[in-house]
Amino acid sequence: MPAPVDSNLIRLRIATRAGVFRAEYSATGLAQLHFPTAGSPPLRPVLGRRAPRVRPWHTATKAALKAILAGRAPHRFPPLDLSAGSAFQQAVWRALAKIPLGETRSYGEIARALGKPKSVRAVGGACGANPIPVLIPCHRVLAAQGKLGGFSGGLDWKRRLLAREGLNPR
DNA sequence: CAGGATCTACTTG
DNA sequence: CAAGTAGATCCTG
Repeated sequence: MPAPVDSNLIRLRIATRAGVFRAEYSATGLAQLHFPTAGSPPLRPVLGRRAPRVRPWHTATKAALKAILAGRAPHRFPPLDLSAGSAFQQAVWRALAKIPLGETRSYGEIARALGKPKSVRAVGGACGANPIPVLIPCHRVLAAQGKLGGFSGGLDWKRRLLAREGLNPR
């Protein structure tokens, strides 16, 4: 499950052709990224003394997000705050971040890369808990035999993101 | 202690 | 070949 709502997070929106994403920043970087939600949720930007520091991060987030949505590899990333996750989850997320655009790995391969070949199911769980989808490309993780597997943001998004990268899993 | 974004091997039709 | 089943195994709340 995602981290509890931290009132100290600065929430900003990102308008894209695919909808309005929501980014949340902690004191150390981007902590969460949310897919566009169905209705029109309250999107009041919370500005504070940390806003000036967040501004360049947000610029980087917007550019990176839009690049990936367009099927291009981002040049720059904002600092990521993964501290909400357990040690295991952070290890998985770091592994996901290494998958190049246009490539995929299976849950089993990720587990092996972590030196814990038997933690396959747990890897799936950690993927589902990824607080920063798209930038941390959990959509590039497929089940064995190239099957699509699951996706918390909805399988449509997973297919869509992969399609932008030139991939069409079963 | 149950359940999951798995995997492999095996059985069936 | 597709689809279903069972067991193994690990992390999380």
